Amino acid sequence: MKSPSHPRDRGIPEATVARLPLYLRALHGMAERGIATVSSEDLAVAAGVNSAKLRKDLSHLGSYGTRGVGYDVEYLVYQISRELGLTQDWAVAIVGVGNLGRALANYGGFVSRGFRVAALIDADPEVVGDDIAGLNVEHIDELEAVIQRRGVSIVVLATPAAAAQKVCDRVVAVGVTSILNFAPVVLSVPDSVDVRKVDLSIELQILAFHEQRKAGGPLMAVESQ
Amino acid sequence: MKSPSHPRDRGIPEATVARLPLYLRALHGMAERGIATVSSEDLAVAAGVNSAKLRKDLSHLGSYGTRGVGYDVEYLVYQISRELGLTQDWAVAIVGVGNLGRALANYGGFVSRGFRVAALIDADPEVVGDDIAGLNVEHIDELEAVIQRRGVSIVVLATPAAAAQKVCDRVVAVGVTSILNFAPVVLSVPDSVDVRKVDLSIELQILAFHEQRKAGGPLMAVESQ
DNA sequence: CACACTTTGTGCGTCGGTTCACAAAGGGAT
DNA sequence: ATCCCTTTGTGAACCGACGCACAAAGTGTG
Repeated sequence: MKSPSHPRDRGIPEATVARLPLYLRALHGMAERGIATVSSEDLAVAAGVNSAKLRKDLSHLGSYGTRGVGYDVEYLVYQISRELGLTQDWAVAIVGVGNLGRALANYGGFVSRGFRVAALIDADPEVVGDDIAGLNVEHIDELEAVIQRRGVSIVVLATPAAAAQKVCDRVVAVGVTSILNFAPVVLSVPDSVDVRKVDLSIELQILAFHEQRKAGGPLMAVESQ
Repeated sequence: MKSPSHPRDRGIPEATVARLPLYLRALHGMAERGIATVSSEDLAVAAGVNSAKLRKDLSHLGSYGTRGVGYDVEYLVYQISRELGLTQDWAVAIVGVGNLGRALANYGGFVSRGFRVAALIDADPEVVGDDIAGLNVEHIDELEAVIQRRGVSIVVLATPAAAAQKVCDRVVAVGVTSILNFAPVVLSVPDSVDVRKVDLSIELQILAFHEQRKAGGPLMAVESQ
Protein backbone atom coordinates (compact mmCIF):
# COMPACT_ATOMS: atom_id res chain seq x y z
CA MET A 1 0.00 0.00 0.00
CA LYS A 2 2.97 2.29 0.44
CA SER A 3 5.17 2.38 -2.61
CA PRO A 4 8.61 3.93 -2.15
CA SER A 5 8.74 4.96 -5.80
CA HIS A 6 5.60 7.03 -5.43
CA PRO A 7 6.91 10.59 -5.20
CA ARG A 8 3.89 12.10 -3.49
CA ASP A 9 2.89 9.49 -0.99
CA ARG A 10 -0.32 10.55 0.73
CA GLY A 11 0.39 8.43 3.78
CA ILE A 12 1.87 11.40 5.63
CA PRO A 13 2.06 10.77 9.38
CA GLU A 14 -0.18 12.92 11.50
CA ALA A 15 2.77 14.12 13.56
CA THR A 16 4.42 15.35 10.39
CA VAL A 17 1.32 17.19 9.21
CA ALA A 18 1.17 18.99 12.54
CA ARG A 19 4.72 20.25 12.03
CA LEU A 20 4.50 21.35 8.40
CA PRO A 21 2.84 24.67 9.31
CA LEU A 22 5.76 25.28 11.64
CA TYR A 23 8.28 24.79 8.88
CA LEU A 24 6.19 26.94 6.59
CA ARG A 25 6.24 29.79 9.04
CA ALA A 26 10.00 29.59 9.46
CA LEU A 27 10.46 29.45 5.70
CA HIS A 28 8.29 32.50 5.15
CA GLY A 29 10.47 34.42 7.53
CA MET A 30 13.57 33.33 5.66
CA ALA A 31 12.09 34.17 2.28
CA GLU A 32 11.34 37.67 3.56
CA ARG A 33 14.93 38.09 4.62
CA GLY A 34 16.08 37.07 1.16
CA ILE A 35 17.51 33.68 2.07
CA ALA A 36 17.52 31.49 -1.04
CA THR A 37 18.55 28.10 0.32
CA VAL A 38 18.54 26.61 3.79
CA SER A 39 20.03 23.49 5.35
CA SER A 40 17.93 21.09 7.37
CA GLU A 41 19.99 22.05 10.39
CA ASP A 42 19.22 25.77 10.11
CA LEU A 43 15.57 25.24 9.34
CA ALA A 44 15.27 22.79 12.21
CA VAL A 45 16.67 25.35 14.64
CA ALA A 46 14.28 28.01 13.33
CA ALA A 47 11.34 25.67 13.75
CA GLY A 48 12.50 24.36 17.10
CA VAL A 49 12.82 20.68 16.12
CA ASN A 50 15.48 18.04 15.60
CA SER A 51 17.10 18.18 12.16
CA ALA A 52 16.76 14.46 11.50
CA LYS A 53 13.06 14.72 12.25
CA LEU A 54 12.76 17.64 9.88
CA ARG A 55 14.47 15.77 7.07
CA LYS A 56 12.27 12.75 7.62
CA ASP A 57 9.20 14.96 7.61
CA LEU A 58 10.18 16.62 4.35
CA SER A 59 11.06 13.28 2.79
CA HIS A 60 7.40 12.35 3.09
CA LEU A 61 6.57 15.04 0.57
CA GLY A 62 9.26 13.95 -1.86
CA SER A 63 12.94 14.53 -2.45
CA TYR A 64 13.00 18.28 -2.63
CA GLY A 65 16.44 18.87 -1.21
CA THR A 66 19.88 18.87 -2.80
CA ARG A 67 22.60 16.96 -1.02
CA GLY A 68 25.55 19.09 -0.14
CA VAL A 69 23.43 22.23 -0.52
CA GLY A 70 20.12 22.15 1.28
CA TYR A 71 16.59 23.14 0.34
CA ASP A 72 15.46 25.92 -1.97
CA VAL A 73 13.36 28.16 0.24
CA GLU A 74 10.85 29.30 -2.38
CA TYR A 75 10.37 25.87 -3.77
CA LEU A 76 9.89 24.31 -0.35
CA VAL A 77 7.37 26.97 0.61
CA TYR A 78 5.40 26.08 -2.49
CA GLN A 79 5.57 22.34 -1.92
CA ILE A 80 4.50 22.52 1.71
CA SER A 81 1.75 25.01 0.89
CA ARG A 82 0.43 22.74 -1.79
CA GLU A 83 0.59 19.70 0.46
CA LEU A 84 -1.34 21.49 3.17
CA GLY A 85 -3.86 22.73 0.67
CA LEU A 86 -3.02 26.38 1.20
CA THR A 87 -2.77 27.16 -2.49
CA GLN A 88 -6.51 27.29 -2.54
CA ASP A 89 -8.79 29.69 -0.78
CA TRP A 90 -10.68 28.33 2.25
CA ALA A 91 -13.89 29.98 3.35
CA VAL A 92 -14.25 29.87 7.12
CA ALA A 93 -17.34 30.65 9.16
CA ILE A 94 -17.09 31.67 12.79
CA VAL A 95 -20.10 30.75 14.89
CA GLY A 96 -20.37 32.58 18.17
CA VAL A 97 -19.28 36.20 18.20
CA GLY A 98 -18.43 36.67 21.83
CA ASN A 99 -15.06 37.90 23.00
CA LEU A 100 -13.25 34.97 21.49
CA GLY A 101 -15.16 34.95 18.20
CA ARG A 102 -14.45 38.64 17.83
CA ALA A 103 -10.76 38.10 18.47
CA LEU A 104 -10.66 35.33 15.90
CA ALA A 105 -12.46 37.47 13.33
CA ASN A 106 -9.81 40.13 13.72
CA TYR A 107 -6.88 37.70 13.89
CA GLY A 108 -4.51 38.44 11.05
CA GLY A 109 -2.92 35.02 11.05
CA PHE A 110 -5.86 33.52 9.21
CA VAL A 111 -5.99 35.66 6.09
CA SER A 112 -2.27 35.48 5.61
CA ARG A 113 -2.46 31.71 5.16
CA GLY A 114 -5.17 31.27 2.57
CA PHE A 115 -8.04 31.37 5.02
CA ARG A 116 -10.84 33.84 4.54
CA VAL A 117 -13.40 34.57 7.22
CA ALA A 118 -16.51 34.42 5.07
CA ALA A 119 -19.20 34.63 7.71
CA LEU A 120 -19.87 35.56 11.33
CA ILE A 121 -22.90 34.00 12.95
CA ASP A 122 -24.47 34.47 16.36
CA ALA A 123 -27.74 33.84 18.17
CA ASP A 124 -27.83 37.04 20.21
CA PRO A 125 -30.08 39.67 18.55
CA GLU A 126 -27.94 42.26 20.28
CA VAL A 127 -24.95 41.27 18.16
CA VAL A 128 -26.64 40.26 14.92
CA GLY A 129 -26.33 43.04 12.38
CA ASP A 130 -23.14 44.47 13.88
CA ASP A 131 -20.15 45.00 11.65
CA ILE A 132 -17.05 43.22 12.90
CA ALA A 133 -13.81 43.07 10.97
CA GLY A 134 -15.72 44.29 7.91
CA LEU A 135 -18.31 41.55 8.13
CA ASN A 136 -21.96 41.68 8.99
CA VAL A 137 -22.94 39.33 11.81
CA GLU A 138 -25.75 37.07 10.68
CA HIS A 139 -28.40 35.25 12.65
CA ILE A 140 -28.03 31.61 13.60
CA ASP A 141 -31.29 30.86 11.78
CA GLU A 142 -29.40 31.58 8.57
CA LEU A 143 -26.63 29.10 9.48
CA GLU A 144 -27.31 26.51 6.80
CA ALA A 145 -28.10 29.07 4.11
CA VAL A 146 -24.97 31.12 4.78
CA ILE A 147 -22.69 28.09 4.82
CA GLN A 148 -23.96 26.89 1.49
CA ARG A 149 -24.20 30.29 -0.18
CA ARG A 150 -20.61 31.24 0.76
CA GLY A 151 -19.12 27.83 0.12
CA VAL A 152 -17.89 27.52 3.69
CA SER A 153 -15.91 24.32 4.26
CA ILE A 154 -14.40 24.96 7.68
CA VAL A 155 -16.41 26.06 10.69
CA VAL A 156 -14.96 27.58 13.83
CA LEU A 157 -17.08 27.04 16.92
CA ALA A 158 -16.70 29.80 19.49
CA THR A 159 -20.10 29.42 21.09
CA PRO A 160 -20.88 28.76 24.75
CA ALA A 161 -20.45 25.12 25.71
CA ALA A 162 -24.18 24.51 25.92
CA ALA A 163 -24.79 25.53 22.30
CA ALA A 164 -21.82 23.83 20.66
CA GLN A 165 -23.20 20.34 20.03
CA LYS A 166 -26.41 21.64 18.51
CA VAL A 167 -24.58 23.98 16.15
CA CYS A 168 -22.14 21.20 15.36
CA ASP A 169 -24.96 18.85 14.38
CA ARG A 170 -26.41 21.47 12.07
CA VAL A 171 -23.19 22.28 10.25
CA VAL A 172 -22.40 18.59 9.87
CA ALA A 173 -25.88 18.07 8.44
CA VAL A 174 -25.16 20.56 5.64
CA GLY A 175 -21.95 18.79 4.75
CA VAL A 176 -19.19 20.53 6.70
CA THR A 177 -16.48 18.03 7.57
CA SER A 178 -13.86 20.22 9.26
CA ILE A 179 -14.49 21.88 12.60
CA LEU A 180 -12.27 23.86 14.91
CA ASN A 181 -13.85 23.75 18.34
CA PHE A 182 -13.14 26.28 21.07
CA ALA A 183 -16.08 25.29 23.22
CA PRO A 184 -15.13 23.21 26.26
CA VAL A 185 -17.17 20.15 25.30
CA VAL A 186 -16.47 16.85 23.61
CA LEU A 187 -18.28 17.04 20.31
CA SER A 188 -19.85 13.91 18.97
CA VAL A 189 -19.58 13.67 15.17
CA PRO A 190 -19.49 10.98 12.48
CA ASP A 191 -16.08 9.47 11.76
CA SER A 192 -15.94 11.28 8.46
CA VAL A 193 -15.80 14.65 10.20
CA ASP A 194 -12.54 16.13 11.51
CA VAL A 195 -12.71 18.00 14.76
CA ARG A 196 -9.75 19.78 16.28
CA LYS A 197 -10.22 21.30 19.67
CA VAL A 198 -8.48 24.14 21.40
CA ASP A 199 -9.14 24.42 25.09
CA LEU A 200 -7.42 27.33 26.76
CA SER A 201 -8.21 26.17 30.24
CA ILE A 202 -6.76 22.71 29.60
CA GLU A 203 -3.46 24.22 28.51
CA LEU A 204 -3.28 26.17 31.73
CA GLN A 205 -4.06 23.09 33.78
CA ILE A 206 -1.21 21.20 32.16
CA LEU A 207 1.12 24.09 32.97
CA ALA A 208 -0.15 24.11 36.54
CA PHE A 209 0.65 20.44 36.90
CA HIS A 210 4.27 20.94 35.94
CA GLU A 211 4.55 24.16 37.88
CA GLN A 212 3.35 22.36 40.99
CA ARG A 213 5.97 19.70 40.44
CA LYS A 214 8.72 22.26 40.18
CA ALA A 215 7.55 24.23 43.20
CA GLY A 216 6.57 21.35 45.44
CA GLY A 217 9.25 18.92 44.46
CA PRO A 218 9.86 16.01 46.83
CA LEU A 219 7.53 17.51 49.40
CA MET A 220 4.52 16.54 47.31
CA ALA A 221 5.76 13.02 46.83
CA VAL A 222 5.49 12.50 50.58
CA GLU A 223 1.98 13.89 50.81
CA SER A 224 0.70 11.68 48.03
CA GLN A 225 -0.67 8.26 48.78
CA MET B 1 5.65 22.53 22.33
CA LYS B 2 8.29 20.67 24.14
CA SER B 3 7.54 18.11 26.77
CA PRO B 4 10.70 16.96 28.46
CA SER B 5 10.11 14.43 31.16
CA HIS B 6 10.39 16.12 34.47
CA PRO B 7 12.55 14.45 37.07
CA ARG B 8 9.83 14.59 39.72
CA ASP B 9 6.90 13.49 37.62
CA ARG B 10 6.10 10.63 39.96
CA GLY B 11 5.98 8.71 36.72
CA ILE B 12 2.79 10.18 35.26
CA PRO B 13 3.03 10.07 31.46
CA GLU B 14 2.68 13.37 29.65
CA ALA B 15 -0.17 12.00 27.56
CA THR B 16 -2.05 11.16 30.73
CA VAL B 17 -1.55 14.62 32.21
CA ALA B 18 -2.99 16.13 29.05
CA ARG B 19 -6.16 14.09 29.47
CA LEU B 20 -6.76 14.63 33.18
CA PRO B 21 -8.39 18.04 32.60
CA LEU B 22 -10.75 16.32 30.19
CA TYR B 23 -11.82 13.80 32.80
CA LEU B 24 -12.14 16.54 35.34
CA ARG B 25 -14.51 18.47 33.11
CA ALA B 26 -16.67 15.42 32.51
CA LEU B 27 -16.73 14.64 36.22
CA HIS B 28 -17.76 18.17 37.12
CA GLY B 29 -20.70 17.83 34.77
CA MET B 30 -21.69 14.57 36.41
CA ALA B 31 -21.34 15.95 39.91
CA GLU B 32 -23.65 18.79 38.95
CA ARG B 33 -26.22 16.31 37.74
CA GLY B 34 -26.06 14.48 41.05
CA ILE B 35 -24.28 11.36 39.80
CA ALA B 36 -22.46 9.75 42.73
CA THR B 37 -20.47 6.99 41.06
CA VAL B 38 -19.41 6.38 37.50
CA SER B 39 -17.93 3.44 35.62
CA SER B 40 -14.81 3.79 33.52
CA GLU B 41 -16.94 3.04 30.49
CA ASP B 42 -19.38 5.88 31.10
CA LEU B 43 -16.68 8.35 32.01
CA ALA B 44 -14.68 7.36 28.97
CA VAL B 45 -17.62 8.05 26.70
CA ALA B 46 -18.20 11.43 28.32
CA ALA B 47 -14.55 12.34 27.86
CA GLY B 48 -14.35 10.92 24.36
CA VAL B 49 -11.63 8.35 25.02
CA ASN B 50 -11.17 4.59 25.20
CA SER B 51 -12.16 3.08 28.54
CA ALA B 52 -8.99 1.02 28.93
CA LYS B 53 -6.95 4.16 28.41
CA LEU B 54 -8.98 5.97 31.01
CA ARG B 55 -8.48 3.22 33.56
CA LYS B 56 -4.77 3.16 32.93
CA ASP B 57 -4.61 6.93 33.23
CA LEU B 58 -6.42 6.88 36.55
CA SER B 59 -4.30 4.01 37.81
CA HIS B 60 -1.30 6.35 37.60
CA LEU B 61 -2.85 8.44 40.38
CA GLY B 62 -3.56 5.46 42.58
CA SER B 63 -6.27 2.86 43.04
CA TYR B 64 -9.28 5.08 43.49
CA GLY B 65 -11.92 2.83 41.95
CA THR B 66 -13.99 0.02 43.37
CA ARG B 67 -14.22 -3.14 41.32
CA GLY B 68 -17.74 -4.05 40.40
CA VAL B 69 -18.88 -0.50 41.15
CA GLY B 70 -16.82 2.22 39.55
CA TYR B 71 -15.37 5.50 40.75
CA ASP B 72 -16.78 7.87 43.31
CA VAL B 73 -17.31 11.10 41.41
CA GLU B 74 -16.59 13.56 44.21
CA TYR B 75 -13.53 11.71 45.36
CA LEU B 76 -12.13 11.43 41.86
CA VAL B 77 -12.70 15.13 41.24
CA TYR B 78 -10.68 15.87 44.33
CA GLN B 79 -7.86 13.48 43.46
CA ILE B 80 -7.47 14.75 39.92
CA SER B 81 -7.69 18.37 41.05
CA ARG B 82 -4.99 17.79 43.60
CA GLU B 83 -2.80 16.00 41.11
CA LEU B 84 -3.12 18.86 38.63
CA GLY B 85 -2.43 21.39 41.34
CA LEU B 86 -5.85 23.01 41.06
CA THR B 87 -6.47 22.99 44.78
CA GLN B 88 -4.27 26.03 44.98
CA ASP B 89 -4.79 29.44 43.50
CA TRP B 90 -2.68 30.35 40.45
CA ALA B 91 -2.02 33.97 39.62
CA VAL B 92 -1.85 34.48 35.86
CA ALA B 93 -0.61 37.55 34.01
CA ILE B 94 -1.72 38.26 30.46
CA VAL B 95 0.78 40.24 28.43
CA GLY B 96 -0.61 41.83 25.28
CA VAL B 97 -4.11 43.20 25.52
CA GLY B 98 -5.17 43.13 21.89
CA ASN B 99 -8.24 41.32 20.68
CA LEU B 100 -7.00 37.99 21.90
CA GLY B 101 -5.68 39.22 25.24
CA ARG B 102 -9.01 40.89 25.89
CA ALA B 103 -10.88 37.71 25.06
CA LEU B 104 -8.67 35.72 27.39
CA ALA B 105 -9.12 38.24 30.19
CA ASN B 106 -12.88 37.80 29.91
CA TYR B 107 -12.80 34.06 29.45
CA GLY B 108 -14.74 32.40 32.23
CA GLY B 109 -13.02 29.05 31.90
CA PHE B 110 -9.97 30.31 33.75
CA VAL B 111 -11.44 31.49 37.01
CA SER B 112 -13.58 28.40 37.34
CA ARG B 113 -10.50 26.19 37.53
CA GLY B 114 -8.37 27.83 40.15
CA PHE B 115 -6.77 30.35 37.83
CA ARG B 116 -6.98 34.04 38.59
CA VAL B 117 -6.06 36.71 36.09
CA ALA B 118 -3.94 38.88 38.33
CA ALA B 119 -2.54 41.35 35.82
CA LEU B 120 -2.99 42.72 32.33
CA ILE B 121 0.04 44.26 30.70
CA ASP B 122 0.52 46.08 27.39
CA ALA B 123 2.94 48.40 25.67
CA ASP B 124 0.41 50.59 23.89
CA PRO B 125 -0.17 53.85 25.83
CA GLU B 126 -3.63 53.89 24.24
CA VAL B 127 -4.60 50.77 26.15
CA VAL B 128 -2.64 51.23 29.36
CA GLY B 129 -4.92 52.48 32.10
CA ASP B 130 -8.06 50.97 30.60
CA ASP B 131 -10.24 48.76 32.74
CA ILE B 132 -10.81 45.33 31.24
CA ALA B 133 -12.62 42.55 33.04
CA GLY B 134 -12.30 44.56 36.23
CA LEU B 135 -8.55 44.93 35.91
CA ASN B 136 -6.42 47.94 35.22
CA VAL B 137 -4.07 47.50 32.25
CA GLU B 138 -0.52 48.22 33.31
CA HIS B 139 2.49 49.34 31.30
CA ILE B 140 5.07 46.89 30.06
CA ASP B 141 7.73 48.84 31.94
CA GLU B 142 6.12 47.54 35.12
CA LEU B 143 6.31 43.93 33.91
CA GLU B 144 8.86 42.64 36.41
CA ALA B 145 7.46 44.64 39.32
CA VAL B 146 3.89 43.49 38.70
CA ILE B 147 4.85 39.84 38.34
CA GLN B 148 6.72 39.84 41.62
CA ARG B 149 4.25 41.97 43.54
CA ARG B 150 1.25 39.83 42.56
CA GLY B 151 3.00 36.49 42.86
CA VAL B 152 2.37 35.63 39.23
CA SER B 153 3.64 32.16 38.35
CA ILE B 154 2.08 31.63 34.93
CA VAL B 155 2.35 34.13 32.09
CA VAL B 156 0.13 34.16 29.02
CA LEU B 157 1.75 35.75 25.99
CA ALA B 158 -0.74 37.35 23.64
CA THR B 159 1.60 39.90 22.13
CA PRO B 160 2.46 40.41 18.47
CA ALA B 161 5.01 37.90 17.21
CA ALA B 162 7.78 40.48 17.08
CA ALA B 163 7.51 41.28 20.79
CA ALA B 164 7.06 37.78 22.18
CA GLN B 165 10.67 36.68 22.58
CA LYS B 166 11.68 39.87 24.32
CA VAL B 167 8.82 39.68 26.79
CA CYS B 168 9.53 36.00 27.27
CA ASP B 169 13.15 36.69 28.17
CA ARG B 170 12.09 39.26 30.72
CA VAL B 171 9.53 37.09 32.48
CA VAL B 172 11.95 34.17 32.55
CA ALA B 173 14.55 36.47 34.06
CA VAL B 174 12.26 37.22 37.03
CA GLY B 175 11.70 33.55 37.65
CA VAL B 176 8.55 32.61 35.74
CA THR B 177 8.81 29.00 34.57
CA SER B 178 5.42 28.42 32.96
CA ILE B 179 4.37 30.20 29.79
CA LEU B 180 1.35 29.84 27.57
CA ASN B 181 2.28 31.32 24.20
CA PHE B 182 -0.25 32.51 21.64
CA ALA B 183 2.28 34.40 19.52
CA PRO B 184 3.20 32.61 16.30
CA VAL B 185 6.89 32.25 17.09
CA VAL B 186 9.14 29.54 18.47
CA LEU B 187 10.23 30.80 21.86
CA SER B 188 13.70 30.00 23.02
CA VAL B 189 13.86 29.33 26.75
CA PRO B 190 16.02 27.41 29.24
CA ASP B 191 15.12 23.75 29.71
CA SER B 192 13.75 24.49 33.13
CA VAL B 193 10.95 26.59 31.65
CA ASP B 194 7.75 25.03 30.33
CA VAL B 195 6.24 26.57 27.25
CA ARG B 196 2.95 25.47 25.79
CA LYS B 197 1.89 27.05 22.56
CA VAL B 198 -1.47 27.57 20.98
CA ASP B 199 -1.40 28.57 17.34
CA LEU B 200 -4.83 29.13 15.86
CA SER B 201 -3.57 29.34 12.32
CA ILE B 202 -1.73 26.02 12.62
CA GLU B 203 -4.91 24.26 13.71
CA LEU B 204 -6.69 25.58 10.65
CA GLN B 205 -3.86 24.45 8.40
CA ILE B 206 -4.07 20.93 9.75
CA LEU B 207 -7.80 20.93 9.09
CA ALA B 208 -7.19 22.21 5.57
CA PHE B 209 -4.80 19.37 4.91
CA HIS B 210 -7.37 16.74 5.81
CA GLU B 211 -10.15 18.62 4.08
CA GLN B 212 -8.14 18.69 0.89
CA ARG B 213 -7.51 14.98 1.16
CA LYS B 214 -11.20 14.26 1.56
CA ALA B 215 -12.02 16.35 -1.47
CA GLY B 216 -9.23 14.70 -3.42
CA GLY B 217 -11.14 11.60 -4.44
CA PRO B 218 -11.58 7.87 -3.81
CA LEU B 219 -7.89 7.14 -4.28
CA MET B 220 -7.15 8.85 -1.01
CA ALA B 221 -10.30 7.70 0.69
CA VAL B 222 -8.71 4.25 0.74
CA GLU B 223 -5.95 5.39 3.00
CA SER B 224 -7.91 7.86 5.07
CA GLN B 225 -9.36 6.74 8.35
C1' DC C 1 39.53 13.50 -13.00
C1' DA C 2 40.16 12.66 -8.27
C1' DC C 3 39.62 14.01 -3.80
C1' DA C 4 37.72 16.53 0.10
C1' DC C 5 33.80 18.36 2.02
C1' DT C 6 28.87 19.16 2.80
C1' DT C 7 24.27 17.78 3.49
C1' DT C 8 20.38 14.90 2.34
C1' DG C 9 17.61 10.73 2.89
C1' DT C 10 16.87 6.66 5.58
C1' DG C 11 17.66 1.97 8.08
C1' DC C 12 17.24 0.69 12.53
C1' DG C 13 17.16 0.46 17.56
C1' DT C 14 14.41 2.47 21.11
C1' DC C 15 10.73 4.38 23.58
C1' DG C 16 6.31 6.05 24.90
C1' DG C 17 1.58 5.35 24.20
C1' DT C 18 -2.62 2.62 22.86
C1' DT C 19 -5.45 -1.31 22.96
C1' DC C 20 -6.84 -5.95 23.96
C1' DA C 21 -8.01 -9.26 27.01
C1' DC C 22 -8.23 -11.29 31.39
C1' DA C 23 -7.37 -12.30 36.26
C1' DA C 24 -8.41 -10.20 40.58
C1' DA C 25 -11.63 -7.92 43.49
C1' DG C 26 -15.72 -6.29 45.08
C1' DG C 27 -21.16 -6.29 45.62
C1' DG C 28 -25.57 -8.53 45.92
C1' DA C 29 -28.67 -12.33 45.97
C1' DT C 30 -30.10 -16.61 47.74
C1' DA D 1 -21.32 -18.80 52.89
C1' DT D 2 -21.35 -19.59 48.18
C1' DC D 3 -22.20 -18.30 43.59
C1' DC D 4 -22.87 -14.99 39.98
C1' DC D 5 -22.31 -10.62 37.99
C1' DT D 6 -19.95 -6.33 37.29
C1' DT D 7 -15.98 -3.54 36.80
C1' DT D 8 -11.29 -2.44 37.94
C1' DG D 9 -6.33 -2.73 37.29
C1' DT D 10 -2.68 -4.43 34.43
C1' DG D 11 0.39 -7.74 31.57
C1' DA D 12 1.65 -7.93 27.07
C1' DA D 13 1.40 -7.26 22.16
C1' DC D 14 1.22 -3.72 18.95
C1' DC D 15 1.97 0.69 16.75
C1' DG D 16 3.78 5.03 15.60
C1' DA D 17 7.21 8.40 16.45
C1' DC D 18 11.95 9.86 17.55
C1' DG D 19 16.73 10.36 16.78
C1' DC D 20 21.29 8.38 15.95
C1' DA D 21 24.39 7.46 12.69
C1' DC D 22 25.83 6.54 8.12
C1' DA D 23 25.75 5.63 3.15
C1' DA D 24 24.47 8.10 -0.92
C1' DA D 25 24.68 12.08 -3.60
C1' DG D 26 25.79 16.34 -4.65
C1' DT D 27 29.35 20.71 -4.91
C1' DG D 28 33.85 22.73 -5.33
C1' DT D 29 38.80 22.81 -5.95
C1' DG D 30 43.21 21.78 -7.81
